[in-house]
Amino acid sequence: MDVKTTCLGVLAMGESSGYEIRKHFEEGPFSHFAEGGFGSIYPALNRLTADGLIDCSEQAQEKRPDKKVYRINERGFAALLDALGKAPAEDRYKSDLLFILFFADHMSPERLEGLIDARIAFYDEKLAHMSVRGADICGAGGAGPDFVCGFGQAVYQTARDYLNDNKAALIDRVTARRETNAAE
Amino acid sequence: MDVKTTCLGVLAMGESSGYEIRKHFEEGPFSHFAEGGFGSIYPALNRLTADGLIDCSEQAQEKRPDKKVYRINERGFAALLDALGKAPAEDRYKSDLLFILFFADHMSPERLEGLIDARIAFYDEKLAHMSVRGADICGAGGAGPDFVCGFGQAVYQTARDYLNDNKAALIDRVTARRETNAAE
DNA sequence: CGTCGCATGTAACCAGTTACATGATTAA
DNA sequence: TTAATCATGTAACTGGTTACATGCGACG
Repeated sequence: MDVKTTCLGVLAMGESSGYEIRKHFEEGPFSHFAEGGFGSIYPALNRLTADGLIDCSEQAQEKRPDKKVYRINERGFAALLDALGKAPAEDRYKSDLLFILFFADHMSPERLEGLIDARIAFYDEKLAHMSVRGADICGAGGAGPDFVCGFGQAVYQTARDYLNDNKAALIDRVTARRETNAAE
Repeated sequence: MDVKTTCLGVLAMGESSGYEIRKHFEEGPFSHFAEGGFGSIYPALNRLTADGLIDCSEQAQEKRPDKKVYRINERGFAALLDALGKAPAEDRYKSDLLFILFFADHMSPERLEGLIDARIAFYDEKLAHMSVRGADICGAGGAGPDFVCGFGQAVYQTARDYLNDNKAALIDRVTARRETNAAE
């Protein structure tokens, strides 16, 4: 799914501006499976407008810059359903942290602890955010959003707990190996 | 982490050819957090060789095409440690399946079931593969590989179970909604 | 006989990232 | 006064994907 389709997806949930779409990508339920910065969202929105899949209305705001509010139309909704009907590409997960942790034996226990603690804190924040927002954003959305949000929550919780439960053992092993090497 | 660094990581585990590196990306423990096809691996390997971070020796094989076996050298190992020392970028997860499932209310129960069942089967395969390989590939590697493989296993198991446990409820809700809509 | 696995590579393409450009308001 | 939030956009870059090119051996 490219940014164009993802934007169509956000707009299918309700009208919004490019700026707001980006917030959906980094905060809302879409953050679990989609991404995109301004540099890809704005051109995508212009393209979708040119293709006649969304409509745009400029809104002047007080004490704020003007904004362009986009709304999906029938053709756009059809295009979204069409994309949804295709076979999904494989999930892709990329993690620098896991790559670094894979080489934990070559790293200081302090760095390992810092890295893992930071990630636990990150997951805690995400989870807290989700339990607060869960009811209004996901719950109101229906079966699909509920299912996806629940999935995200379950996975984040597991990841968080794994890091928390196995941190000490990892650091112990690395520390032990370091002492052995130093004694040689 | 770009493909160059990831290749360096694979080679830090032992010498191998471009072809074998790709297998590590799609099967081994690296598959949980890294990716890359031939089109990016071969140029990366040539680049690393030109930069003097790895050494290459051509090996003629019987009844097989010749292969180029790459070996990381001191400078390469230093470069890897350097990359490992930097602050990791945020994890990125992209999932077409979750995107589609988010719009479950617009899809047929049959399609939902097919999609979810296929993904459960995919996770089952991954998990089976990991429990078999776990001992030799990860266990022999030390604390880091163990930790990372355990993480992958925990997350896959949770994802698999979530899909399995919540599939019926999702389909029921979607079916119910469809019937209500049809009655109107 | 077909196609899968082994094995390496290049060239064109493209999607998305980064950096830049602009500018008002508001909270620390 | 500094940074953050709101708000939109462009241009250059770059990294990686896709498709192509080649070829033998094994298995069914």
